[in-house]
Amino acid sequence: MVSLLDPRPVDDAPLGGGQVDGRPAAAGQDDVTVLHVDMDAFYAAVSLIDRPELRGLPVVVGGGWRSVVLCATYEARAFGVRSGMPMATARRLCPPAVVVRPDMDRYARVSEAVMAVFAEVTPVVEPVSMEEAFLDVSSVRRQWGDAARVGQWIRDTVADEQQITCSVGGAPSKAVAKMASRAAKPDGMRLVTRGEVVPFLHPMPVGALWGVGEATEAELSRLGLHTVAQLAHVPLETLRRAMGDHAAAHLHALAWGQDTDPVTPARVERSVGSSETFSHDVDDPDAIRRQLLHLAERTCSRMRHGEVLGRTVVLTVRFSDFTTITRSRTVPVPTDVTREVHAVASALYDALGLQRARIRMLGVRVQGITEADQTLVQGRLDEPEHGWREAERAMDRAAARFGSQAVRPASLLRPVRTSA
DNA sequence: TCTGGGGTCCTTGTTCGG
DNA sequence: TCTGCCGAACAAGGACCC
Repeated sequence: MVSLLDPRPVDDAPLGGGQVDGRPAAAGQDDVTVLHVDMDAFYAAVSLIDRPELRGLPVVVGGGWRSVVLCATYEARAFGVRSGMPMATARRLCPPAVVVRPDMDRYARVSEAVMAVFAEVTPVVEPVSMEEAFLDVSSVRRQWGDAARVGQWIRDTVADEQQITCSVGGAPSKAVAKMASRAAKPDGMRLVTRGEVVPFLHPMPVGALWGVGEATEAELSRLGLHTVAQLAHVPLETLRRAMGDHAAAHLHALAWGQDTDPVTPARVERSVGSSETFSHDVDDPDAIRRQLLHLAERTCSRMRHGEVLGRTVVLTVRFSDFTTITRSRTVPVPTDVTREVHAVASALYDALGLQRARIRMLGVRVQGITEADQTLVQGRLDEPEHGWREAERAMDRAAARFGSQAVRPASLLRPVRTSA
């Protein structure tokens, strides 16, 4: 048998049916047009590349006591540790866990290399996050063969080049492909042909559907709907009354595996933002103001780097009791200027009229994003000819050359204590 | 158990101009 | 000039995803 790593066109590399879950691949995979590739325990797996002595041990990737689990190895998951769980809980559930600090730069580099593998198969790749992507393989059959063959080549190549494993789901649509990859985890492949979609979906609990979270699952459970089959057979009108037109139609279609959302290679960002939890709740207005400047700076710096402008500034405030509010304001002229975004965020905060409330987390987000080179920005009459935008771009250049700490607003030279 | 940080999308209510 | 209607834009919040 020819190596599965051989990317030769299919005519030159004769290969029998691909193995799927240890079984020969089903015949008639012509309608498996979408693959979903998902790295297994990605952050943990990448962290273990550099620390092979930790292989086989329960490893948790996360920050300090006030943070949550970013990722856990399958050994740690056996103790009940899950992504998103508070670190304190994870430590309690799994005392022998080795805690590893995240290294986002390293993850980004591995992710880039994995995406490059996908791009060898098809130009129609839609990255969902660092660790997963959808691939439209409807037009690569002539060169690559069927979906099983493509999926297996990806799995082998990623394992070979990056020393991490991934799972592949394939189906006629994104939603089902996504659920198929979840069913294949870890380190497996599951292809669902059009004829298999309904038998695949219907025995599952409703919570397994992509887009059904805790709240929706509880709402469906209240209606006596626990499985996808029950959801599929409930009258649409009943669902509409309970969940609203849009959600009802969406869920009903999903329960029958109907999803026409195409694989979209380039997704335009709709908002850019930054938020941070303080290491201890804060009520000092001065510290809050400095943190807002820090968040505005981080947000706008990313916007300038991405060459986008935005119009609506959203302030998020989370109090010590975890209640969270947002306030927003739309400015007349799109901006990427830290000083302007900070001014709006501060004004929104002041308008809350808080009397030394204890704040847990602050966030600054800018939405209404447009590309800078396609947006007419009218200079203000009171703005100097070379205004703040130019000054901040110069700061960006200095930061790129000498490090992000080299040039900062003076008020940020005093440390702001956060959980990071 | 006690809850991060980055996002997207949807719903509902309000305001405003034609 | 006033009223009602409609759609767009805005604002706030919630659910969901990784």
